[in-house]
Amino acid sequence: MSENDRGTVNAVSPRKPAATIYDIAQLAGVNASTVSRALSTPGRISAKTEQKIHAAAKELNYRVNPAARALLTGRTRTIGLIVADITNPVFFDIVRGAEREAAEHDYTLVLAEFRESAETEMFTARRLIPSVDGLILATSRLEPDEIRGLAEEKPVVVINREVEDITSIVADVAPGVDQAITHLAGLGHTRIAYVAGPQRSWVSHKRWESILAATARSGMEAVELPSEQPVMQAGRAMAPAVLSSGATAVIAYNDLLAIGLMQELIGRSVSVPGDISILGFDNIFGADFTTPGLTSIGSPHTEAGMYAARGILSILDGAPSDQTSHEALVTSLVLRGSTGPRPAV
Amino acid sequence: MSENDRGTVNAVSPRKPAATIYDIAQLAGVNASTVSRALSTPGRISAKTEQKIHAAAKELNYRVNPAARALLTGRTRTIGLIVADITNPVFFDIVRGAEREAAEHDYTLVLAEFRESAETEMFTARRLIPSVDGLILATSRLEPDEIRGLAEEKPVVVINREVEDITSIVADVAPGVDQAITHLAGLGHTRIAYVAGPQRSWVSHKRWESILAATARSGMEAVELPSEQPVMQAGRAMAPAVLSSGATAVIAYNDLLAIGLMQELIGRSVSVPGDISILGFDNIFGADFTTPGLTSIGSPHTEAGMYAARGILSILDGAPSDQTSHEALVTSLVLRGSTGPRPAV
DNA sequence: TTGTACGCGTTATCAT
DNA sequence: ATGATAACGCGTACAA
Repeated sequence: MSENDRGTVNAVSPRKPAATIYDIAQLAGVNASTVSRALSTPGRISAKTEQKIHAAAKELNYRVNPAARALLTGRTRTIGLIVADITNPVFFDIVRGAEREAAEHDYTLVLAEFRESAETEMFTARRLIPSVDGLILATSRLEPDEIRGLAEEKPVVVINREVEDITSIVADVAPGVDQAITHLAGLGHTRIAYVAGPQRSWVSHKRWESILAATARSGMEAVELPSEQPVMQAGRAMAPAVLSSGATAVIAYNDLLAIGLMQELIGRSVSVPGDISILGFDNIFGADFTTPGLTSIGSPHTEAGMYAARGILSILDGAPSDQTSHEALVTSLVLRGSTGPRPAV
Repeated sequence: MSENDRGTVNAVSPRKPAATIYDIAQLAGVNASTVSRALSTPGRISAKTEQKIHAAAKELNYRVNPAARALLTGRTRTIGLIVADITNPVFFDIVRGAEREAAEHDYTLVLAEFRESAETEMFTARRLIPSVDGLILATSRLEPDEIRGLAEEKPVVVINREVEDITSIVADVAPGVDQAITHLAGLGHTRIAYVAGPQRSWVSHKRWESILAATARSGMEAVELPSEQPVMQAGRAMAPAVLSSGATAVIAYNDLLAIGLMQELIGRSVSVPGDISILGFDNIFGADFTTPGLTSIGSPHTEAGMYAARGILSILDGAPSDQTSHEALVTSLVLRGSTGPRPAV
C-alpha cells in the first residue's frame, strides 16, 4: 500500500520531464500562445520578446512534443516503409534513400519488415498506418485492391511494381539492358540465355521482355530458362541447363542467381568469362567480391527510395497520387570481369 | 476568397478521417469512456455492450490514434535506432533484430542514419528522441558524456561499445577467436598476422587482444599489421606486408579487409588457402561470394539488435540501465574455404 | 457497470 | 503584438 509499491515507476523516471511551452512562457514572462507563435511562426512577434523566448527555450532544452502537435494537426512527420526482407541487399539502398529524403524534409522514417505471407504484410501495414503520414511498400505481395484500400487512408507509394491509381516507382530496365546487349554484341555473342526469376514476378517478366526486344534489335537469339528461386543455390542448379542451352552469355534475373551459377561453372572448370559470360541484375553489395567481379545491370535503388519518399511528400502537398513517376530512374550497366569475348568455337 | 482557395486541401483529403472512440460510442449507443474501457481494459464491461462496441469498432475499422495516446501516456511505443551507415552489412542484421524484437512487443522501429560527423549524430539523436521511447546507438561516435546526457531524457542502449552507466550490447569475441585459433593450430599454423582496423576502434583492439591471448595459449606467434581503413581497397594494399610478415594465416579486422586482401593475393598467384589462410571478422553478407568462400568469425548481429531493443524495453519496465548484458552473445567461427593446412616449407 | 469531467501539449481562433 | 480559450483523441479518477 505504500507509495513504493510501484517500484517500476521510480526506476524509470529519475528522468526529468521534457520542458513545455508553458515552462518557457513562465520563464520568459509571456503567455504560452506567444511562445507557440514565436517558435512556429517567427516574425509575427516583437524582436525583443522573440529573443527572450528563444533564450528560454534553449535554456530549458525545449523541443516540441510531436504527439501533441500530431494530435492537433493530424500530421506525424513520419513516413512508413515496409519491406519483405531487410537483409535483402536490394533493399537497404532503398531504405537509405527513403531515410535520407525523409530526413532532408525533417521527416522520420519508420521501418517494418514482414517475413511471411501477404497476411503479415497487411497486418504490418495496418499497424503502421495510424502513426505515419504515408506508406511506402517496397515489395508488396498485396492485391491491388488491398493497396488501394490502404491508399484511402494515407498516401501510398509502391516500389518495383505497378498498381493502378497508385504512385509507383519503377526503374526503366531498357537502358541497362540495351547497354548490356550492345556490350555483348560488341564482344561477338549471338546467343543469350536468360535465367528467369519467379514465375509470378512482374519484374522478372519485364526484364525478359526487355532482353527479348534488345536482342531482336541486335539480331541475336535469346532463350529463357526457368529457375526455382532467386537464390545462389538455385543459380548453381542452373549450370547444366545453361551449358546445354548453347548460349555463350547468360543474364540472370538477379545477382544471387548469377553468382551461384558462376561459382558452379567455375567449380566445373568452365572459364568465366573465357568460356561463358555472366551478367546479373541489381548490382548488389558484394557483386565485386567474386572472382571475376560480376558484371551487373544496376538500378539506382537509393534514388528509388528517395523518389518514393518524395512521392509521399508531394501527395501530402496536394499532388494527385496516380502519377507513375519513373522518369529519371533508369538502369545502367556496371562492367566488371565476368563478361568477355565470345569464345572461338 | 472562395472556398476553393486552398486547393491543396482538397487534393489530399478525399481521404476519410479515421474513426474515433466517439464514432464508436455513437454507433454503439454508449459513452466514449465506455468504449475506451472496452478496448483497453477488457473484462470490466458487460459482455453484451462489449460485444456491441467491438462490433462497431470493427465496422468503422477503428484503430487508436497513437498521437492521442502518446500525449496522454507519454509513451509512443516507438524505439529509435541510429546507425552510421545503413548500407554497412554489419548493420542490417542489427536493424532486423531490433525491428523484429520491437514488433514482437508491438513497438515500432524508427530508423535514422548519420553519415557524417559526431555532430550530425547528435543532431539526429536530438531530432529523434522526443518521438521515441528509447534510443539504440549502433555505432556511436559520441562522447560518453553526450551519451549519458541523452540517457537522462530517454532510455539509451549502445551496441558494440562500452559506456559507463549505459546498457551496452557487445558480443564476446573470445569464443570465436578461440575456435579460430584452435582451428588454425589444428592445421599446423604457428605464426598468425592480424590486419588491424582503425587505430581508434575499440572493437579492433578487443579483437587483437583476444587473438594475442588465444595464440599465446596455443604457443603460437602473432603479429599486428596496421591498415589504413576497413575497406576492400585497403585490404588489397596489405598484401605485401602480409607476405613479408612470415605468417601463414591472416586474420583481418573485418571481412572487407579480408576479401580485398584475398583478391590481391590470388591476383598475385598466391594460393588461398594453399599458400596462406585468410579469416575475417563479422561474417558479412557476401562472405560466401568469394572463391574460396571466406572463413569468418561471426557475431550474431541479429541477436545484438534484439537484445538492444529488449534492453530498451526492460529499462522502460523499470530495470536499471547500467547493466552490461553481453551474456549469451558470443562470436563463433564460420568455416569456409579460405583456411587450410599450413603449407610445407 | 457506465457516464461525467478533466488534462496531456500544441496550434488556431478569437479577443484585447 | 499579445493574451485567453477551444480543440485535437484518449485514458482515468470520480460520481452515479
